[in-house]
Amino acid sequence: MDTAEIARPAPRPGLRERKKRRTRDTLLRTALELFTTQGYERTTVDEIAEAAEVSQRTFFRYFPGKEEAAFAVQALAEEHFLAALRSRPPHEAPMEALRRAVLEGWDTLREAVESVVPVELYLRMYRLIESTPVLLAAHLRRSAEIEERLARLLAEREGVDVATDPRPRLAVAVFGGVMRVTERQWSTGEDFSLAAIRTLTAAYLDQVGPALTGHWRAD
Amino acid sequence: MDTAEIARPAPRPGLRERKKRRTRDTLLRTALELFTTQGYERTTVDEIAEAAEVSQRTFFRYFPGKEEAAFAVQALAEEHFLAALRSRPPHEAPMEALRRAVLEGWDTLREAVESVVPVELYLRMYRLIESTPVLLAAHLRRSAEIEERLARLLAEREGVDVATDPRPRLAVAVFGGVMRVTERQWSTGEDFSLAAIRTLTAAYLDQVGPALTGHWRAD
DNA sequence: TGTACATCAGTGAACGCGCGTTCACTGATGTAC
DNA sequence: TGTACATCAGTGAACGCGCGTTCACTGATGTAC
Repeated sequence: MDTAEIARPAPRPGLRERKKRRTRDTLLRTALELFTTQGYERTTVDEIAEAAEVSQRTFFRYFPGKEEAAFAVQALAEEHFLAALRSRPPHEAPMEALRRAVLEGWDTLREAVESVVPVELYLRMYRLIESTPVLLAAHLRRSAEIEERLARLLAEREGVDVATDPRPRLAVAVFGGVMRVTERQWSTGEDFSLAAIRTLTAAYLDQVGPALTGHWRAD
Repeated sequence: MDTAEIARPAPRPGLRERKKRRTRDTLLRTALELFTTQGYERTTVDEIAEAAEVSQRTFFRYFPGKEEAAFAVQALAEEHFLAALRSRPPHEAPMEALRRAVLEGWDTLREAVESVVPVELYLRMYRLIESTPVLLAAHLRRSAEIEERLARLLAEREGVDVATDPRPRLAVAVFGGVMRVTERQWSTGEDFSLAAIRTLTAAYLDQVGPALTGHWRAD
């Protein structure tokens, strides 16, 4: 991403590379269309391959398994958020940097995603993940991996040692917890737009403080 | 549990019921032994059935699938924690009640678990779950379900509406995040005792406040 | 205490299914001269 | 610009595997009288 913008315009990839890219995009779009239309479990790899007009063997050449196809765009979005965090200025405190990075991430996600699939398809897939137990499970495990990376990033920013100081992992776990409440509310709500999830993110990050202190009735 | 202690001593179950109970316990213990010895994925249902000296068909009569067997004792522990939270006095604020309930839960878990399997086996299985991707994923999804129940419990305690007030879910998400950091640290650490995880729980709950505020270097 | 019947845990064997792998092969694209 | 060779994406078909299901059946336990 950075490299593409800063360096000389990348030499146009050869015909072979462009064909590969096209095959992959087709496979991915086809997979997500089928998943979101018929459900993840009711879609077989053979079906995806057939709809994309390649052999089943070719599907496995591009994705190690069915699950990886389901999460390919999520993986793109995750890198997008990580990149956003990396570019936060160091004077921002950890929680502030996380907050700004994620909001900025949502603001610019459309462009990042649309280089591969329509953003609406991504959002539909996101909801499917939330509502399909086996995908939700995989998503949570993947999120745990991202959180580990985030913790290391923050530790580095702050110059503390992630092996001995629990604060980076704790801060990130709290942040991740709020993100998961956000996802869940968004996916079971009525407004499935990108704007809606961005708004919810900001709202919940604001409420986490009050949620932790004292009794709630008083409010 | 409560019923057993308060009501008349439960009439001794018939021979048929006791036999069922024994079959189930044997199946469970055998499954956990095999899982923790050879790994979850490398243990087949047929193998468990054979080691327990029942037919494969019988295994599925007791557990809907392999995964449910892997989590049966976890499920017991989860109910144990929920019961502990339910018995916290109402004057305790939400986060305080969660904290006390989980610590009390660890303190009394041994007895609860040992009615089914040796606690060491439970702890070995717990570590296996943390280190096996497919089990970790399932564990995280199950934790999300527990958190939903915890949120409803807290909302009820505090007399707020979980549908409109995000604080119960946020508080529980923060708490759950800390629990997951705890599990992870415990399972990758050196002391695999129950005491160790209890100590870590208390320590991390104490550190979560400092982790959320300002920069960390100053510390 | 005994008999007749009902219930239900457990059996054994066969099967369907979809994921992911293996193999030897074809033909398009890329590269060197 | 053309030729020879190398690389590598894609093929097709067959297979192994383990989970979970289905079926008709047996025999132990429970219950009613």
